[in-house]
Amino acid sequence: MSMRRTTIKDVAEAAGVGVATVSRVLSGGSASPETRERVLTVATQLDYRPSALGRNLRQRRSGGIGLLVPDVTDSFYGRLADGVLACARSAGEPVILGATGDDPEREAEMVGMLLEQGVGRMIAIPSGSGEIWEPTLRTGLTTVFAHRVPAGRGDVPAVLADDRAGVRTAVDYLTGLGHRRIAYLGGPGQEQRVAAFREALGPLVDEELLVFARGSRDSAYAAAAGLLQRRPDLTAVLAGGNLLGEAAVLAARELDLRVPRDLSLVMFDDVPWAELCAPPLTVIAQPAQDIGYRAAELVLRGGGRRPRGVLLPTELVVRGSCAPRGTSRSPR
Amino acid sequence: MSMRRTTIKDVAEAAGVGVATVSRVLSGGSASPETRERVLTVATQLDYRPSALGRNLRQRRSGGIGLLVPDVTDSFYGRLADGVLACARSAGEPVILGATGDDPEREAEMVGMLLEQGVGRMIAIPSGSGEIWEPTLRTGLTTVFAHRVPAGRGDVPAVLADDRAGVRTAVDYLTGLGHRRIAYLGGPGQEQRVAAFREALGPLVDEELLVFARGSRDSAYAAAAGLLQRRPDLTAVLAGGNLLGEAAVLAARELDLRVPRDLSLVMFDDVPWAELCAPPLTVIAQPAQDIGYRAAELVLRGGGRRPRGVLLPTELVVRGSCAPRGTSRSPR
DNA sequence: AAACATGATGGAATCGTTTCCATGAGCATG
DNA sequence: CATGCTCATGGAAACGATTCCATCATGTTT
Repeated sequence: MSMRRTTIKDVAEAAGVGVATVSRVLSGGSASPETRERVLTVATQLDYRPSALGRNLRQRRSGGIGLLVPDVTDSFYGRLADGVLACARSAGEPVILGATGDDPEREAEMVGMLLEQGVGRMIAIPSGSGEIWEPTLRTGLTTVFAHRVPAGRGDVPAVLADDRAGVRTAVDYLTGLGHRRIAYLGGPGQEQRVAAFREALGPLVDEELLVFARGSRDSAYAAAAGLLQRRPDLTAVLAGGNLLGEAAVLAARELDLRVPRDLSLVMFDDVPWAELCAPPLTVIAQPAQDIGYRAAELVLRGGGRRPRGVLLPTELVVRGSCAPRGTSRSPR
Repeated sequence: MSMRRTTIKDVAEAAGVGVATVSRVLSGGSASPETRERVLTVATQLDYRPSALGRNLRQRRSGGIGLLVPDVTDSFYGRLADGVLACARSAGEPVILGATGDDPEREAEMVGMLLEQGVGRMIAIPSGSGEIWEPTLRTGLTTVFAHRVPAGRGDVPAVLADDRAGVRTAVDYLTGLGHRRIAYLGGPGQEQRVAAFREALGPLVDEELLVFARGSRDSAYAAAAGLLQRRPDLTAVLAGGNLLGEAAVLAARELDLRVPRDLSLVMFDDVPWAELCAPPLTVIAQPAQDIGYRAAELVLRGGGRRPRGVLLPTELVVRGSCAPRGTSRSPR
């Protein structure tokens, strides 16, 4: 019943050559044309597939790519993962996926698992801060960060969207519409964006209008609702991710705030439903798929030191969720 | 610089025992209490992690789970994958992810890759039909299907949502509202649902109102727009997936059909944005995450033959996208 | 013609684990 | 006291590939 896999030895015997020769032929080494031909035909006849297990053990590294994202459920990370998969497929490499939930502890656990698997390359959207990553980066695990970098480390290979420019554009757009009290609704690990927000807003920045949620939907909703209730005077919100944007829309609706009449809203990340929403959401589009693809490229071809990161452009897509500041919101 | 990994041999030497003993202790075999203790302390001191490479090679199977989904970008599959990841994590098993794009060829390619990796278990949302899977199932690759089964095979282990009941409920709901010309907008591999749709609608079924798209957004939109233009007399649509639902909303909007006044819409799969849509979408909720989790459970504990599948309940969530049949739509 | 360079080839070592088997100690039973 | 049984233990053989190295045949140079 359970046929043994055909091994390289079987091929060697059937072709009347040594295993070394088979290996050489199959990995493009030197061999005389006739043996090459013979080995190749025999190999296809026997439907031989080299076992990655054997190879990896010998070369002391598994070819695969580890991919660590906070949450596969989030459309942004889904698209990013899709990009990674596309590139990995074209390179014939398997991708091992792990969800960290933006929890440094789980993240460390997953890294450990990858190490145990002998994975030599990894793409991560880091949640933990710099020190946590320090040991990992020394392990020989070639790592490329995507979407953000560990706090306090700028010198690591990374593929990022140009958050700074995105935030600046959005803020300029809102201030151009007359808004002055603009809130930022952020998620975990968005130091970059917050800094850019502060910078773009300059003297107008109000610390109380910077609020942060953890990764979950509930947390996002709580943060959004809290913000809107606490500060009825704000007239615009910049949501730092599609979960946050969703939460903002929901919270606004719950509080009977009309978008965009009572509240203007810009959301980071363009998702398909942004167009279906009422009103359609103005967003800062990020090339999620490209981020993943480029990160995979980097980590694959990345044997040659090229730590300098990649910065991909963002784009403000104006739809219907922003309006000029009208009469200020009436306190409830 | 590049320190060699600590191997079982190192531990054995440091503890003054043989490698066999270390292996035994670490995998719960028999050993005297004092040696056990000694080995354990030494192992933690040296921060020893057994290499999965060596183990897998020896045992001729890699522990991991292969997961094949049509499209990670689709929220439904994202949630499903999340469920799989959750279960796999609790079992300490890595998950290798592949996107098939609902293309049997790519699917076969990915299966080949998994085999090459020595993966012994896999969860798949199949696109190809039964015969294509025949050889794979014989390979010793323990397979559990999720969300749907290969066409023409009912006898395989699978975790499914109760599509039949879901469709029936939705159709009853629509006919109860007075609708008679109801369309089904389907995706790849939905024979089950179509059959249920036919059955539920009985004599009312109109073959021209059954249209199918391939997996992509574009294809979905084309199918939806085509349907609505071709048959201005239909009053309700059942969309067989969130991509299709999205397309239906978009197409209706483009053709100036008001939902639900001119067109009632029910969508398979509850997604977060269904609530944000204008109007909020009435949906058939499926426990995507559970499907993934249960499938993972099945494929892990699944050594003991238990081919019988699992059927999980669906639920009709009534929101605002359906209305009683009013005056029939006026031809454009 | 002798010496040498070249290139194809196969044997054997290696990677890190598990597992089979033999060994020897300790102890009970005849 | 001899025999047999149980148990902990370590040596060594797998697993399936890659790769070093020695071998041998061929063709080239002096």
